[in-house]
Amino acid sequence: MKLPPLTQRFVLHFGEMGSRWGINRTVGQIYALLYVSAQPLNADEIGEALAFSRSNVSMGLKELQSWNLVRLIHRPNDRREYFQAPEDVWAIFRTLANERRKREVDPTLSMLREALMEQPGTAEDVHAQERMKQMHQFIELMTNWLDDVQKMDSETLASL
Amino acid sequence: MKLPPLTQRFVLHFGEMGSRWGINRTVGQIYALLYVSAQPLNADEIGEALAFSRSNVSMGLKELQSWNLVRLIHRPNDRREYFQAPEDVWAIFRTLANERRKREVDPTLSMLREALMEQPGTAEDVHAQERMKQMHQFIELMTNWLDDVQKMDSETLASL
DNA sequence: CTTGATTTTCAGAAAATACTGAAAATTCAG
DNA sequence: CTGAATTTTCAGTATTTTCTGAAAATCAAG
Repeated sequence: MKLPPLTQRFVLHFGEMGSRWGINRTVGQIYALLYVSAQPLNADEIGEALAFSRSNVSMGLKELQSWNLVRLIHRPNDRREYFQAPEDVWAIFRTLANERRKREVDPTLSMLREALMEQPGTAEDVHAQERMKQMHQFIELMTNWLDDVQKMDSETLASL
Repeated sequence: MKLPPLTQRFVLHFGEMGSRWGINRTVGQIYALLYVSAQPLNADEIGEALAFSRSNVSMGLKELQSWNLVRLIHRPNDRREYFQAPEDVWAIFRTLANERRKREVDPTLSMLREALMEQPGTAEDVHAQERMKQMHQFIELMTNWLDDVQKMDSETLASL
């Protein structure tokens, strides 16, 4: 990895952070690199910069694409694919939030709703259902609120 | 695992979710179980309910304690330790947010601040620093806002 | 088409993480 | 103190996840 020291530290840190948030280190590093990079990068450049095998980069990029986190760019007279991260941090956050919602929050809400439909068998079940109801309400509150916030744009938000 | 089916599903689901958010499956399941349980549970009960070895439960509980997510209870004439999760979902969320802040967000902010102090060596570095500045601002915005929200209590929040 | 450039896939290797049983440590009632 | 009950630690094993190289697939220029 022969990156400027500044970038190097940033990249390593976000790899680390990623892995604490359920995103694999490689993917975190690739994204961090794209985020700070001034130009779009192709897979070989990424692999070289981070010392990952070409196939590892390919998988990481595929993952990032499935999260809608990267934009694909083509250059004239160059068949290779170039990738870049959006400029706007808020946009990145929004994308991430939406994607996690789809993958994790919504299924959780369904599960809870289904559980709440069931006829409780025991006193224990009654209690468990009550807790699930509370959690369901909480998650709905949070997601509704997130929806509202997302309607505002970056400037509006800056004014807290 | 001989739990009521309702609880069983809940527990498995949260084990799964946990592992997508960087919390190990075991820990997620233990917490889910404590969360829906009507009474505090001791380590043996947890181990039996989830079919984990006693030592695995011990480690999971230790982890949960390090996150301040469980309360330790003692019963008269019983030397064993009983554990329970707080009733209030919002309180749980707050604890989790605070702990993650301490462990992940604050170190990230430090790293970014340090990086911003450095003298950029190249044009690339100037750009990278600019992106880091934006990220720093964004994270500060989010955490300040979270601070504000946390000052409100559950009822206030319900009124969005 | 054919060919070379590029990307993707995937089976197996490597690395990281989680889990266990046995032993050690702690706790507390007597 | 002593010793039974309980919890914790930890080295080794098992499992899961990540990463790689080789091969297959895709692509587009000629």
